[in-house]
Amino acid sequence: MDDRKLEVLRAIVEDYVATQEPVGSKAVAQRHALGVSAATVRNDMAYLEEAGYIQQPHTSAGRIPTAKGYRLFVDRLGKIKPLSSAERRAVHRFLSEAIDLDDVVTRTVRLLAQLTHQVAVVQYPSLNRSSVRHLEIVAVTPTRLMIVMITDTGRVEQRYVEVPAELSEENVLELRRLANEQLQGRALADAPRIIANLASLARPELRDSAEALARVLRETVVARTEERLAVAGAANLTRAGNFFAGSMRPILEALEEEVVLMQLLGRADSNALLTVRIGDENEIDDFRETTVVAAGYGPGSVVGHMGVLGPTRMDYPGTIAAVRAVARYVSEILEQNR
Amino acid sequence: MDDRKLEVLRAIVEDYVATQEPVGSKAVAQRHALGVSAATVRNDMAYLEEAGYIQQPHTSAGRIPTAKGYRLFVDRLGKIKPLSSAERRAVHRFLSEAIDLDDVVTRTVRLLAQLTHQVAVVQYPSLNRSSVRHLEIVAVTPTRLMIVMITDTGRVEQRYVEVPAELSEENVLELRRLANEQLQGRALADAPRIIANLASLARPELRDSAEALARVLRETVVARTEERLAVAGAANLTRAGNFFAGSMRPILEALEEEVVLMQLLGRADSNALLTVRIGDENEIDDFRETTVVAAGYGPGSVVGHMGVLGPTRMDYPGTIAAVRAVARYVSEILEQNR
DNA sequence: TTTGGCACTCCCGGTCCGGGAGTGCCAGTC
DNA sequence: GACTGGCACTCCCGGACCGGGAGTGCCAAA
Repeated sequence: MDDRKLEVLRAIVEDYVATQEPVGSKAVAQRHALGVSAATVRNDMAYLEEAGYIQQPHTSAGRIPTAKGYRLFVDRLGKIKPLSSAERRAVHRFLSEAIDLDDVVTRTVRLLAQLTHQVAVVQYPSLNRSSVRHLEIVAVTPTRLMIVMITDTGRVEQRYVEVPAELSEENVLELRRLANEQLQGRALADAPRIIANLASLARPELRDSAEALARVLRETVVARTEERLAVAGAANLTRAGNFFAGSMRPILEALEEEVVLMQLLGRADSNALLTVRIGDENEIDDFRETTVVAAGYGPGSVVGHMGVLGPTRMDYPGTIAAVRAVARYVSEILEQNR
Repeated sequence: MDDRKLEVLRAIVEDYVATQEPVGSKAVAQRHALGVSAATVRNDMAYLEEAGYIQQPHTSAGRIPTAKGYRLFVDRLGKIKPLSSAERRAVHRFLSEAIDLDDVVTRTVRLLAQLTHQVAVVQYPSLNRSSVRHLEIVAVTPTRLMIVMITDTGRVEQRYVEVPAELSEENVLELRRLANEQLQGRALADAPRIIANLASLARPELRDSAEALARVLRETVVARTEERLAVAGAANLTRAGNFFAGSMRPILEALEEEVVLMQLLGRADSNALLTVRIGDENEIDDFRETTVVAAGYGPGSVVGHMGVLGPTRMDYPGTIAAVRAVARYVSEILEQNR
């Protein structure tokens, strides 16, 4: 594969993304000073089509990139264009004004949508990748406790527990001490087995209450494997040429389905800093025309993912730069708050 | 205005909603046993058009209802058709499985979207219509407190406070006692002035801490006038004939704008149990083709609103019944949890 | 007041057609 | 051997045209 052929591919991708229209040999030859004539470009295009990087919507039309073409573009041709320093500053300022984790997530997702002009999705720090910073237990009524768990990522979960017998103030403190002693600083992934023998460590008269407490903790920590997600920028789906009405529906539906979104953002095991999944590389049928750019974030290790979702014909260099930059800033912020 | 003319209007509304197509005199005469001929119906239609209840998309087409026509239909013609008992049971079961307020709201909004096939919006119980059930203050570090406020509607808000000096455990308890003494059971709407002289009631050495506490409470309670909202069913916007791609964009945008949604759900002062705002009755330009059916909910008094949002050509009797029923069930649930 | 009849209007879908953009191929040139 | 200009060909696209159909408004008669 010739250098010039790559240049032709780049020209096609860039022009097509910019204009949303099939691009012909003449346009390529003229606008991208390749120093060759349209006829030569035509030969290269025939080659690229043969190799599966571009295709013709119909005979005697220009060419548009295939998923394979975009893939090559992303891997070898797209030089990521960093955010302007004005953008950087704006991102930084906007995110650093956040007052708590909810606020960080909300701001992040809006920011991503605005920067990329696509639909943005941000996963809250996953519980099973966080550890316990603090566990608070307070009696709301004598037989009803409220448990508040704060994780090292700033996420706060609260639940109620009904305990079988009235608890004195001292006993509540005792339970709290016990639970914190066992759980503080521990990864939530390890929590289940710690919780399992929590009750056995309690004084006999507190056994039943500790048992109830352990049950609720287990529910909160283990059974609650669902992830929380924030979405913004759905209106960007209607941008000119992004999607036609028919193909929008499954995407709008997916945006309300936690399971699908998590699958798109990236399976837990992926360790790559940033992944781009183009068209059918997302193994979901309705997303054959959709690209997902996703990144992990977190203080040190990855605790969650964020990303944007748009038509395969998107501005890859810009989108990738934006997602990467935002993920970094958010990680920094979480780091500071730790 | 003749009885039969009203029947003709009803027929037009019902047929148009069902078929999404302008309805002609012949169809009305045939399908709705009015006992008169098409020519007679034509005369009535001419009258209804003159009076502004229906209109012709173009000469020699059938008629479609105007906003004014829908209004008359809703006010005088639409007999609300109650949910089937199967639906009632399903609603009841689904909602009663909710484990906390978040869950109630999430389930409610999904349920509404599914029952009505429209976009559903549910406002979390408004803070300034709730009262304080309990206020918890715990020291996370010696100079950092976490405040957890639980309202009578089950909503939980938490915030951190940095206090100027280290606080002993007793002092924390003292602050907590003081805050609860003053605020418990009080309406949050009254809270600002109570908070204002909270510090003056504290013992001298706690003044500064109480001051900081008061400041955060004020922020949480007063400045945080934003409302939380949940949205579901955006994909319903793409239903055949609901909206064309062009008119969808402003609606999708509005769904992410708290201010606009609140305006649509109904201003705080409206005391009506259920309101239907048709087309330009919503005073927002982008919603001239949109109807909002909204209801207040709450244990006893209204603490929040919920509603659905769809094209003016919607199934009014069904939608109204669904919104009303769901609002009632949710109110019941909040009542039970109080 | 209602009805049947009738002329009229206008949309809709189909067909036809010419212009334009783009291609593939070929023969010629450097 | 690679590149280029020329040329015939293909196919989309938008506009014009047209006939059928649905619906209307009006009128005269019951």
